[in-house]
Amino acid sequence: MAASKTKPAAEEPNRRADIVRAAGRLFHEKGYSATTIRDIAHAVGMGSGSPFYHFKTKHDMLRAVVLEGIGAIHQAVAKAANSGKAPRATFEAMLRAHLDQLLGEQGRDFAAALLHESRHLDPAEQAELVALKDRYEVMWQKALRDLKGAGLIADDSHVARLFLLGALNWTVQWYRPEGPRTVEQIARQLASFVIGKPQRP
Amino acid sequence: MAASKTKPAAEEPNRRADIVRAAGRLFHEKGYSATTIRDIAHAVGMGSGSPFYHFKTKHDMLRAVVLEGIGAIHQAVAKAANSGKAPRATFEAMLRAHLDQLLGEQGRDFAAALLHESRHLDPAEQAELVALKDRYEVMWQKALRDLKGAGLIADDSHVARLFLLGALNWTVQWYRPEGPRTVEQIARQLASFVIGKPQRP
DNA sequence: CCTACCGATCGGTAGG
DNA sequence: CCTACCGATCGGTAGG
Repeated sequence: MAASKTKPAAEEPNRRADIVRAAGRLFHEKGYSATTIRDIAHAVGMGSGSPFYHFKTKHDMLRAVVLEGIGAIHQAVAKAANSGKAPRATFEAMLRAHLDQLLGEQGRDFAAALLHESRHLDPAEQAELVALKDRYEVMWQKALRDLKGAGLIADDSHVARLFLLGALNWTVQWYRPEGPRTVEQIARQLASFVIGKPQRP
Repeated sequence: MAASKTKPAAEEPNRRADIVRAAGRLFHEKGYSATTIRDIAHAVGMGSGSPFYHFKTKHDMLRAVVLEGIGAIHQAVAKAANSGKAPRATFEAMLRAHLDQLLGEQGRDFAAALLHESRHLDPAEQAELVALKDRYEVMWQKALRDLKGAGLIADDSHVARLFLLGALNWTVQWYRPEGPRTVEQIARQLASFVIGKPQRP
């Protein structure tokens, strides 16, 4: 019981994780349907049939990618949400955390697959995902309520949250790492867009 | 020359347009890669090889769908932009026009394919599309500049426009026709979100 | 995890 | 615009 299947020794290569990473990148680049098992297999140096040793179907690979995506985003934003700072600083930290996952090298493939390929999951898996997304959005609900309580925004309604998450998630479409703006700057500008200029200028 | 190929008599069915419409719907529902020529052919009551009488490749069908999408949106928003109303009313009318195309029955399949499937175009076609999108965004640039000139918003920067278009385009992900909000209401709420409460409350 | 392979299906073409 | 078909490729399996 010392080294169970769920916690392999750190030095042994985790081929399953390699597959998930490669699948995430390819699903992001070419889309789920246009990515073949052979693409994924060759990306990790396997023969064409070998990924099925780790996953029963291509579908299961998508599921793993998508769950990795929502999990990473949730974790990063939760940490920012619980930092104990004032409402505006907390909000900005949450924006930064979400954008880091969406646009940063670590998470962007998983995040993009989550946002754009999850519709290829079957209904049961979709439902599972919706539940996780709802849990995630609760954190934003609280953040907006706190901003309103501090008099920084006028509207913390459901639709306001959808507009905010839209502006946030749409960055995937136009952000370029080599572009003029850093993730940090985008987070600050979005905070200003939603709240208005910083207090006492 | 009375009835040329580019302007067929109104009563003769336009099979090409039928194909574009069916392709748009299927690309929206299943994605470009997961949609087969046979799907499209059968949706318009043709045999499996017959769409190739109208289009050289599947790729060309996507191009037609995407161009139809950007064309319809541009036309609708341009009309609102040139209505000669005051800045805030013009802005709201533009929001409504954009959302009508994105969420209404007429345009939503084309719009969704434009937003989510155009990456399957090849580089030359992508460039063509980028030019059309740039032309489109100029209208929003002007609208935001006018709002700022009227003192209704503080920020009309490039990134502010991207946030706005993000909130706008993301509606595709959550809007449901049978839901509690009309397109009209969403347009008004987004205007308030960007501008703040209507002047003199 | 590899090699060899299966049945199904794909985009596209030929010949009317 | 249809029918019949082509070569290529797909997800997945068997048997090591």
